[in-house]
Amino acid sequence: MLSHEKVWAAIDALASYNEMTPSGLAKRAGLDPTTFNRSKRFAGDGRPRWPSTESLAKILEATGESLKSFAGRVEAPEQRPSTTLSTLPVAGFSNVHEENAFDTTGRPTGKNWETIVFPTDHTQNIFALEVSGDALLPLYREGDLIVVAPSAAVRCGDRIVLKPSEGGLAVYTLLKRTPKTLQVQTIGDNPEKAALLHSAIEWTARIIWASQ
Amino acid sequence: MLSHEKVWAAIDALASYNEMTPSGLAKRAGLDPTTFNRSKRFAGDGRPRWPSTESLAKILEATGESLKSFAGRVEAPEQRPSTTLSTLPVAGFSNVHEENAFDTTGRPTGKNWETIVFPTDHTQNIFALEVSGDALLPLYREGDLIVVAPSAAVRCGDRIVLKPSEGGLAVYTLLKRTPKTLQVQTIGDNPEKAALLHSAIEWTARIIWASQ
DNA sequence: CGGAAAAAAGGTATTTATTCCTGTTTGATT
DNA sequence: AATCAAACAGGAATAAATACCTTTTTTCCG
Repeated sequence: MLSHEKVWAAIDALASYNEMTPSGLAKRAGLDPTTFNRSKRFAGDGRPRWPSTESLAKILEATGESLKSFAGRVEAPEQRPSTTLSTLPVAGFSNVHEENAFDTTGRPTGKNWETIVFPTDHTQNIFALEVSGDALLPLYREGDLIVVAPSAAVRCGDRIVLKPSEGGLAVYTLLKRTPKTLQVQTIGDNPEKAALLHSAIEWTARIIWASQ
Repeated sequence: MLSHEKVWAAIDALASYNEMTPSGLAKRAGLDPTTFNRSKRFAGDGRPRWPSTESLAKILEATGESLKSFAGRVEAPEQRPSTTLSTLPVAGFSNVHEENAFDTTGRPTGKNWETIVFPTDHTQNIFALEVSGDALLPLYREGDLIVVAPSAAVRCGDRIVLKPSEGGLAVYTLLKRTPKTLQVQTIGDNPEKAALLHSAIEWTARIIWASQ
């Protein structure tokens, strides 16, 4: 049965299972961080306050949990829910400035990485970066996720994430590849061309998907 | 996943299983008989209206159904397993001008659809559209795929695909939802604002991913 | 241990679901 | 075919959940 107490307990369990607080879970789901505050679970007059079904739908979508699995948390909390969908690493652009965010082959490593639900077969070592700031408008807005595949072939015209030997990650459109340089164009208003020496580039990765 | 459409279908199925109408089920649960009226499933401005979690608790208690069982109604009984490397339907924008490319709920149907490999768990009825022409530059280039989720919640600022009652699909950024209109902005160079009457819109779907 | 950030308490404004109401449609019964 | 009750459409009023906001507490990191 579905009771007020059990549904809130299930929300707490879902948050904990995903290594989040109720506040963090609400944010992940696109809700106000205070939506699931314990102090909001009863109204001022003591009446139980229920989370809305739409809020439940949002947290299930945000964590990749099925309703059946969530129902297991409500009705039989001691039983382990089934595993969630596959995930891939994601970090903010600004969080990967540090040298130890990637290993020498460009794979995400270290503590700056979180995970998001994105069904993937894990054979391409893909990862995602979260856009911060407005530099990449109108193509990528703040909060958008860019999914990149280091192993994917890159052709002229593709959009890429590039790690220079010095400095932070950058996003470009690849114009042309010459023996000594990579000719690229910045993304955003007033795009500028640049020629980057291969020797100044640690790795590049092709952007394959962008969230909207 | 828990979607607006599926939760209402599950309520209808629960009523039918118990040899009741939605009105009868609401009464049995101690709710107003008009609570589950079909005319109340969308607000006047077209926004989906969700039954509350407390109402769900009441109908489950009234019929003796567990949440797990109800979850089975929400997520299809013959549900497909969540696998990687699944596919989703894709068609070119110009190929869906014909009236029979979508059914009345906006789901792809007919012979214009192919499939692409795109990891998805198939519970959101998502599909993809392939961009043709340059109208959506610089955001979407010819050949890009836009993945859309009809069941996903749409918030202001989201990019959407919209099917008007007359004419072909269009892509917009949603600015604001008013009781009579959807205020949108075209995507592409020189974006223009427009206010579309809800009555002139068959369905909208949120764009969730775009290929690069 | 101190400082910064996240989480949470709790209040108010806004948005959204239900209740209440009237009228129409539908289905069952005679 | 007529009648009646149930179901439903749809609008307005009311109740309830979320968003927004400020402040306090807790947690984490250097």
